[in-house]
Amino acid sequence: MATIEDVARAAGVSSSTVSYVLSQKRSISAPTRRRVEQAIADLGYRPHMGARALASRRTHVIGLMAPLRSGVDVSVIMQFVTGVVTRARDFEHDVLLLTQDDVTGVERVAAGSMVDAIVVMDVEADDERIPLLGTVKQPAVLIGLPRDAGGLSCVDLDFEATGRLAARHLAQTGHRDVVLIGSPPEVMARHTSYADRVFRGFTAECAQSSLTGVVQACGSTPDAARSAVDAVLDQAPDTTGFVVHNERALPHVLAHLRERGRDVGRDTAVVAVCPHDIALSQHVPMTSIDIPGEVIGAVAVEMAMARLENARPSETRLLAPVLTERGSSAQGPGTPG
Amino acid sequence: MATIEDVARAAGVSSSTVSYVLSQKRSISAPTRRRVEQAIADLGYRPHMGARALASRRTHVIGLMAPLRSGVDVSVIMQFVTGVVTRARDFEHDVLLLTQDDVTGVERVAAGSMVDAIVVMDVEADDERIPLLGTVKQPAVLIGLPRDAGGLSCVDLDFEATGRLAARHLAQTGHRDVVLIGSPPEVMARHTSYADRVFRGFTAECAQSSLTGVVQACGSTPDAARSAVDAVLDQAPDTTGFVVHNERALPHVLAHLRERGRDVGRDTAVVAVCPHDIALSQHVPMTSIDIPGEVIGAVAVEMAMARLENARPSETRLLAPVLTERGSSAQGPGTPG
DNA sequence: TTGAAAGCGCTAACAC
DNA sequence: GTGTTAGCGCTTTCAA
Repeated sequence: MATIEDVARAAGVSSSTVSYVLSQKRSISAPTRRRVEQAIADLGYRPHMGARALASRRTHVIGLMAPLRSGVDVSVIMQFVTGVVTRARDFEHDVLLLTQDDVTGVERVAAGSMVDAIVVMDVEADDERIPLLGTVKQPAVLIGLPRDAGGLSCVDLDFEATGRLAARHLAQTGHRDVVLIGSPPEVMARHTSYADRVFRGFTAECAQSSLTGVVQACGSTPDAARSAVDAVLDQAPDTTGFVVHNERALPHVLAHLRERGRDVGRDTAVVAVCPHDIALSQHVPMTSIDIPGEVIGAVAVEMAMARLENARPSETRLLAPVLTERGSSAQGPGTPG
Repeated sequence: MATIEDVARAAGVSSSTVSYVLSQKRSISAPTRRRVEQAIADLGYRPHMGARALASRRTHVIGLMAPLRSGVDVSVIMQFVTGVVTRARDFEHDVLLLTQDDVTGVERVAAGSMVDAIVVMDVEADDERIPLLGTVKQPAVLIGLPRDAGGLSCVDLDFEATGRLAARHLAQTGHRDVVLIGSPPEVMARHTSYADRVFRGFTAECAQSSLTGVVQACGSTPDAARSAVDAVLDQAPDTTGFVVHNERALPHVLAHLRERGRDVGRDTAVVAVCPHDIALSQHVPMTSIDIPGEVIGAVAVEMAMARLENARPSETRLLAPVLTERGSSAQGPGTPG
């Protein structure tokens, strides 16, 4: 492997000149730049990132803590990860992957100066990692909205507005008895931030729009979905509007609604809160509020970079939900036609 | 951040002694060791990984190239990734995530000495990355089985044996007309290695066991699954044995078989080739051949580490498939009962 | 059993 | 506009 000294020698300049050609941190005459670039090309030179990190205190790597096995839907996770990795590359950074259950991971990579910043996915309302993240020297960005961010930056879909928007859509299309089919009971119990927030927005809007709204936790298996739908329909048979915020249960909920004689898109409306592709790959294309995983991941990286470069204060960004009407929502009993 | 010098000073020893306490590369007297360890604890010392990498030429990071958006099923990908990350931690390594479509990624992290080894997922029969991987100084392990590994190590489920095992199971349970519902047409066309190999094993076993076997590509959407099932049933209505090697299509295939009047587990047998959890989360628990993603990922790391430590030659490891009988396979028409 | 010191390859003052 | 040089924090000979 050629070193910066090799390049300098080949170009007949000093190594600092090569360094400055690379970093653009001072002006270089055109001819010198040419010769250096030629030498770099000739030798196939690549800076040694460890040496660079040591000297510059910048690793050009960001840490990403992802929930690799949790009950959270995998395709959503992948979208976040994709967004983070892609945007990181735009900033000439690579991504070091940490798993949620590697508790010492944050400490290790931060104290070991392996990363310039840390992005944390799947943050819960009272996430135990927040105090720790506050102590490390690298800026951290949380994907999610904890009760107390402890001075860290946060980014997420505005799930409360999402819950409200979904309920309002059902209200506006004439439904009066509605339900929110939510996350698995264990996720609900864990007070995962997004589940709580959808819940809050949904119930608030129900109150405001005089809807009869109930909330039903729901596991991800076919049986769990069946039970959830049964529970709702048995206790509130007049329910015509459904909000489903559970990607994995969604197909089973739809299937069981059909089994129970409901015609989704005609006598029953279903609004899904899930990624685009999932909304589109159901039997009936779903009216849905997108969870824009890639965008959120990308924004997280942008926020981390901004903090690195400008030493800007931390901030919280909540992305406004967008509802896209497709086949699955229908006029409810409350309106003509 | 405390440095090794700080620790040395606090312990009243030289920095090399601290280094050796950490690396265990030479014997240290008990009292010295104590004092050093105490100082490390007191100062909360963590070695700077960049400095360590520069001096030792070991980054303690392995690169993982994963297909973040391809048609390959996400949950399978996650399992591989989980296996890699988990096992890497056992070897005190972290994982740098590269995406498939970041073509220059391998070159960048290898030439920049950012990683000690590289694991590549989703390797195709004639993968263009193989020549490149051959030129870098870090050992590479391919997850998959290319036509020509070019001297690189490979690990994968033995998909050919998997195809054979699935067909044999159907043969042994009395089915004579069988079908392999495979990957999406574009995956088939791309000659993704595993798709080809299942195909080969399946057809070979059909020939050997005198089964009438057909192969049907199948997209991942409900409609695609429906069409695939229709195509099979219309052309070969006597088909009673199905092998489904397509996680995303699986639920839709099952649903449509039911719609077409088939009773899976009674008059029709379905053997799935998919991860455990997917086999279990269908309406009918599936007889399946597991794709042991975590294990394969873990083995890939082990192979990479072995090559790093022993400079061992490259090798190929194919994991034997295991078929687990559950509810979805039934006695076929060819046997009594 | 321990220490001194020469790098590892780069960056960023500081000098000209 | 360019060169010199002192580190960055560690590992690993070489010497004792």
